[in-house]
Amino acid sequence: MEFQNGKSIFLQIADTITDKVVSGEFEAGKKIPSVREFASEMGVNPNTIMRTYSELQAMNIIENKRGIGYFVNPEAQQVILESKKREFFTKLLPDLLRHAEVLGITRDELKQHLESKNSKS
Amino acid sequence: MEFQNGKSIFLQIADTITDKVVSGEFEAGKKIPSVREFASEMGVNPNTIMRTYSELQAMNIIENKRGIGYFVNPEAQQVILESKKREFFTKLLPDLLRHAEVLGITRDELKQHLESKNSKS
Amino acid sequence: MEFQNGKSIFLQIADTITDKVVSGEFEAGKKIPSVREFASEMGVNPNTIMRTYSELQAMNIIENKRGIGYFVNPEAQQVILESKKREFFTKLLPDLLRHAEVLGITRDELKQHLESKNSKS
Amino acid sequence: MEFQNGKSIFLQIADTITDKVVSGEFEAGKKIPSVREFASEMGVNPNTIMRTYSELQAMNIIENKRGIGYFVNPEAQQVILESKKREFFTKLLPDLLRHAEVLGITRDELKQHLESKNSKS
DNA sequence: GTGGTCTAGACCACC
DNA sequence: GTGGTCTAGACCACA
Repeated sequence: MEFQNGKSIFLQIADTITDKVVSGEFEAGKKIPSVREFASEMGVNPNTIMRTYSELQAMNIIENKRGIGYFVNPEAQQVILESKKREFFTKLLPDLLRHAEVLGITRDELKQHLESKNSKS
Repeated sequence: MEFQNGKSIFLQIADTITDKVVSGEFEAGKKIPSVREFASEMGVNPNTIMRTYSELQAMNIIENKRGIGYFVNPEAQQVILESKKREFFTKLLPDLLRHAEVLGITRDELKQHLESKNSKS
Repeated sequence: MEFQNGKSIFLQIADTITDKVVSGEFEAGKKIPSVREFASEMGVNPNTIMRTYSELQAMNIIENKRGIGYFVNPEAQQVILESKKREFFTKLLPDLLRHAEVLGITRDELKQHLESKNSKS
Repeated sequence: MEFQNGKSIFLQIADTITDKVVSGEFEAGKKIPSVREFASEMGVNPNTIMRTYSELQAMNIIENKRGIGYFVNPEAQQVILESKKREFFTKLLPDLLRHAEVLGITRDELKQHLESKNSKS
């Protein structure tokens, strides 16, 4: 997998995992790949995956069964969506609006942009 | 000056400078404070300011006159606004829309949000 | 390593690196020495090497993989030769011709000089 | 006057003076502008002109009559041409050829370049 | 006075 | 282990 500079690899991997959980590729209650397996799949040091899993565990998205592996928490989808929505409405969106304001981009211009790309949604 | 961590000091200072240029506090063609002067003003090591100035020079925002100091490039405002707009439309906005899509937030919801905060613009 | 003064150490080191890339000692895609390692090898402060590597990265000659090290960009050789040729034909050569003209050296004299040293090529 | 970065201003001014001497604008034996006068003409600090004049005096191109001013040395033209020719054949030309060789530019290519620009000489 | 470079040494996040 | 940033302090060339 290719990573972008400027954002930690372990966070980028965490994102791909939460995406897989939301999309259903990683199902609630089921085991996710082992640290080593996932590391080789991602072309990354196992320590990095370890860090990712720890982070996700702290967020209640996966849980560890010692000697067996990591499992998707039953409420993982809900947890992820909640935390992401919260971040979206309290950080990303206001941040964007603040930038737009500074640049003199009016909300009408933004709305037009939304409509011009409406074909997808 | 107080700095947030998670972002390099020299970049935060670069931002305050571009802000001053856009706001007109640092006027086009005029000299900005010397490295040492600005360093003491910001409570920071001169090397750090040096780094900031070099970066801004590479972005064509300021230019150096040997032995005299750094001066605001005549087209600095334009350069800054262009680069920020580019970042906005190619990175920030698509990023936001991607997030929204994953979270199942429709463009109509977004538009409503824009209208609800319309009082300011 | 011994350095000449009149030219920054970090630029001299950059030159030795591009030389190694062109000569093939530093192979495309492969890792170059770590900052600390190369610093001690050159008998120089790590910050100085850091500066060199940053400069080379900005010129698309090397690239960074987080936490692992710097690697020679696959097109590094090409990039280096192109930039050097550009400098040659837009700066060095016209400069020389300008000097020659001022000194009253004709192009025929120059051509004779070229032929007299032709044994090597 | 506009100066290029990367070369000291006092050296750039020295070059314009030697050019004027060679071209005859500054005649042998005659007075050249005073430090202050030339400084304001060049839009430069008098110290800088002082440095230039000292340098030129050390090269036997101008000489100082205390309280009166600086005068073009009678043999100035000859001195300048000799020193520039020496520099040309011992430094500039070999330097250029060395670069060309590294870049794989043959002497034949160079000769063609000389001919293509022959219209001027 | 100005910028520019370099060193020594520290601390941090990340792999 | 890797790079990245920052500080403190020094020295230099140049205007």
